Amino acid sequence: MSAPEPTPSADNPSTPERSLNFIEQIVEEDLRTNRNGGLPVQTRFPPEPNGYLHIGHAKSICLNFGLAKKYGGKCNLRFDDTNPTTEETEYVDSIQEDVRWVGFNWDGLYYASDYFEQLYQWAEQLIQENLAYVDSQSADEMAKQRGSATVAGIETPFRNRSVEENLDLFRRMKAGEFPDGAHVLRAKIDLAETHLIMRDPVLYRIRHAHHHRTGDKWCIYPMYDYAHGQCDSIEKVTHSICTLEFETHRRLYDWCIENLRIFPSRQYEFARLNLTYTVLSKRRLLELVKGNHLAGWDDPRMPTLCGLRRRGYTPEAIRAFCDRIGVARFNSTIEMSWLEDALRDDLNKRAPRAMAVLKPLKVVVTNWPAGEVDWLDAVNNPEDASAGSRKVPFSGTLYVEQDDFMENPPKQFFRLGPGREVRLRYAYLITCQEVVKDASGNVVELRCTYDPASRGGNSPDGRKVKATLHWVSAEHAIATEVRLYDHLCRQPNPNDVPEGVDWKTTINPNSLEVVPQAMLEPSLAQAAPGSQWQFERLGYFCVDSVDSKPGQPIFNRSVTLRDSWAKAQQKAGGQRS
RNA sequence: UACCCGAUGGUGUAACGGUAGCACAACAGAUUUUGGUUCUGUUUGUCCAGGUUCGAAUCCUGGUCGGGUAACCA
Repeated sequence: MSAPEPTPSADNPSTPERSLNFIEQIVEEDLRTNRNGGLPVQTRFPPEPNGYLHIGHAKSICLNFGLAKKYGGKCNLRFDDTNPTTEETEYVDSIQEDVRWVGFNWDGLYYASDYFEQLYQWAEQLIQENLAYVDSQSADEMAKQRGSATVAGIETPFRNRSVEENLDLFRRMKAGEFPDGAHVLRAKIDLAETHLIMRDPVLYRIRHAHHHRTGDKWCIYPMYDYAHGQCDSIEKVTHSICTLEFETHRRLYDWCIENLRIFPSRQYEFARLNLTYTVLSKRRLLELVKGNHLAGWDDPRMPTLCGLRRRGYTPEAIRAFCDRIGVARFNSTIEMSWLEDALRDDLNKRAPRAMAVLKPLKVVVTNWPAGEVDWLDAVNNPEDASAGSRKVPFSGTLYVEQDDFMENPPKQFFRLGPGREVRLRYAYLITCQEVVKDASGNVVELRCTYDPASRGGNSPDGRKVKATLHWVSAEHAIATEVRLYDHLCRQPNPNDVPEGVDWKTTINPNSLEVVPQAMLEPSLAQAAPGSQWQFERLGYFCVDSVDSKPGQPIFNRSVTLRDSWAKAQQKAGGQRS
């Protein structure tokens, strides 16, 4: 066996050697010792089709598919559809779309329900070997008899039914002779087990429910613990990776495989993703959607993959993020800024730049020749010369950002103020000569002069201006809606609420700010739905793919640019509008 | 409480008995027609107490703290 990972040699010292995470170490060790007898690395991503995928799932997707890719193995997409009452094809479809969007293609597409017949046969086998029995008590009674952490469970009176009786009952369960809850199939293990999970766990329950794939063929359905390991085994999954809460289930996972004497898939657990300022549990996400706290699963504030997609996140950013956070068994919480940074990194390289003014302040250029329009060259992406340039119109009436003017600017403020000169990006240097206010004292217009020698933004005599502002020409601007998003929750940990207080009280009431009339440079009129842009000095924005109309794009702010001025302001205790 | 798992700077993550490293953040500087980007530099860490050892983040014992499990959910 050759070493799986080449060490960087002296001639390519730039190759950074990322250390292996603990699962990669296990895989490499297994490969080295040929633990699976020459079988390729086989993983699987096993979502239950009862909700939408979120960024936490992306971690699992990148791990499972990434492992297969890295070690020349395969990764299946397998729907864990053993509970027909909660599962729907709507979710099956969205999950497939999201996995593809993140950037992976599965080798096999399977459903746990594909294996119902085999699972059933194995159940009969366990009965034959006196390793499973039919219990006929209620769920309540069973719960009582399970005992507790400190008290051993007690056996059900049905525990010692004969193999024949168990088989007969189980077959009649399958045949639909009994109503829901009348009987269950249980593993015969040990009621005194310290692992509560091993106290004769339920393997099958009766559910007269329509299944999204098998229809009405079955009225008994296997439990997760009985189905999952065997499905892995059937698919020759070598490394079955799941989250930490399944750790205690591993005993049962192994028990089933050992007693059925089938291919020994092995389970490994890692810590699920936690992110600050949001929630990542299906239950809570469902709560947000059903309670109409947000616009739906794809609301751009949702941490769902479809929400992030609509927000303007790219698959590249998601993958880079997942790569950066690592995989471990420690229960960690990742700062939301990591996700945002991953997006900035990606979009900085490829998002074309444009100018847009969110909160317009009118600027009249008093010495501009009346009626004239100057079409100026603007670079599309300073990070990418191949992106070329475009023309932007300049005229005597412009808009600049309200935040870029202060009547009494402090020393640290470089932008516009009375008597100050600044550069308008790609255009001219202008100097503020006069401030016009309305009756209540609000600044409503700036009257400025421009320097004709500064065309393109050059300083003709080498004089310095401290600020370069974005702007749009008033007569050419397209006015449209821009949606500014902020954290879903106000506090880093939404779970950190006093006893009895609903976590939903931590929802950020200002997570969405709608700007109804932002002014955009005209080239943006034809921006395609879903396309991503950097509005210079503001952030990355994408065209909303749901609400935009041809010629009338609506923009979502994906993430702001880093803003050291705003940060300094906040630190100084001042608020920024 | 019983069982299981975990604990390394602000946040993550390496080091597998031999110099505590990397990334992001923070801070400082340089560059800059985006207060963006880029570049350079700096600060900050092994949960506690014992033990083994020439040597412990690593091994052992005890403790502390955190998480998980106790559904006819997955």
